[in-house]
Amino acid sequence: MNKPRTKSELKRNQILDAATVQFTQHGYAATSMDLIAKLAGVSKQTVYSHFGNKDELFITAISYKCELLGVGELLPENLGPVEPTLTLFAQGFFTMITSADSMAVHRTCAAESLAHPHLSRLFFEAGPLFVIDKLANCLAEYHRRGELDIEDCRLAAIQFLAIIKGEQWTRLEFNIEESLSEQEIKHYLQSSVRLFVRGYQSLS
Amino acid sequence: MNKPRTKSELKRNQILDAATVQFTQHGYAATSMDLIAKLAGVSKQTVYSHFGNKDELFITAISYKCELLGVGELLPENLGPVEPTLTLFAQGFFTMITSADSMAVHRTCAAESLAHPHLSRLFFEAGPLFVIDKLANCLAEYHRRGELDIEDCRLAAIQFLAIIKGEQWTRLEFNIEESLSEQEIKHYLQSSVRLFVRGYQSLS
DNA sequence: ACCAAACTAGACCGTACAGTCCATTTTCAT
DNA sequence: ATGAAAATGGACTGTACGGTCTAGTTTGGT
Repeated sequence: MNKPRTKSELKRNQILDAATVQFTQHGYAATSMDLIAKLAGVSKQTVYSHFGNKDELFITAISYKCELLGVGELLPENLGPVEPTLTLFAQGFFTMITSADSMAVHRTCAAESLAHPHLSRLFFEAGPLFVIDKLANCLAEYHRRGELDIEDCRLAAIQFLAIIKGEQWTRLEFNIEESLSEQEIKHYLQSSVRLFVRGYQSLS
Repeated sequence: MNKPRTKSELKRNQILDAATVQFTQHGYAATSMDLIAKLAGVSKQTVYSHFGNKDELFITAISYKCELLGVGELLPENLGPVEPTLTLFAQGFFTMITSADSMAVHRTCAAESLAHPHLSRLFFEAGPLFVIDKLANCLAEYHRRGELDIEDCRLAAIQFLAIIKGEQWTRLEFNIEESLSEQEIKHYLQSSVRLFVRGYQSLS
């Protein structure tokens, strides 16, 4: 959160916070401007003077949240041996995408993708596309070293990330009660890294 | 569509059809009962006498659509050689899950998964879970034949299906304009099957 | 101290929608 | 043919919401 210099900026942040929570928790339609104002401890008019209308507030709030969710430093600068490195990355990536916040934003963006295509694109680029590129670069390095035999690194990155999401993510997406245990997930991730490495190992 | 014996059943079907289209196309909140009645060519009261309220109609409509989307016969009874068989299956599966209908239902169920957990579970079981089991059985057969070396077939099935979804599905989920070409998709699917087979090939 | 900008509370408008009511007409089994 | 069941359409209720307006208060720079 940025330093609010003036009281006005403080209010703005309060509004943004409340809006972010409500929009991601309950979606666009089910969130009312009255409630946001109330939760922000602010008058409705103030909301409208900071953000012209519901749409604008929605887009600002979700964009803001997308920034916060930035994948950041999931991959080390200096890459270690393939399998342990990818396993660690897989665990970090999985934890990130299955976090309550990440799921909430994903859900909201996907739900509004028809009404707010600009927004869903924003999420898509800040999330999936960004991490695909990062991983692709990393795989290219392993290819250069001769540790993996990958023809198309971007494609391989997509495959890797897709496997990692696996079933558990879908369970969360659909809000299914029973989910996998820590153990099962760890086992799944390890097994998936092994599949990937075996599938792309150099046959030298 | 079942045979509508009486005029009443016909109306019921018209309502269900209109509701299904609207709910999957525009979501729960953005669909009004008035519009459904109008599109079904039926009075509002008739809608309410067939389905008690909006929720009930929603659940009935989506459940109905889930049935229609049943994966059905994506895998042949008599399994041929591994790679071509899996490739064919991958193409069929991919075509199915990326169809407009399938995407629309998926989107709606996911969006309403908090408000209608029963519904999203229904979709989850009729869709992902169902096809996971089918594929797992198939993989077990290949394992039995010694053509693949798979320890946990269900886990492997999840991995396979996850890879196949890949990036293109996510693009559709977020309604991203640019999507991959037929060629690129075919290449991706083939490459993914190869990765899977190599990762699980018997080392005999 | 002053004043413009920002904030407040709450009334208010128009609209949309879920759901009900009712008087009339249509359907259909006997 | 008849009568009960189902369908019609349109008026109606109540509520919720997005957004505006207003009159008065607080904030903060000079």
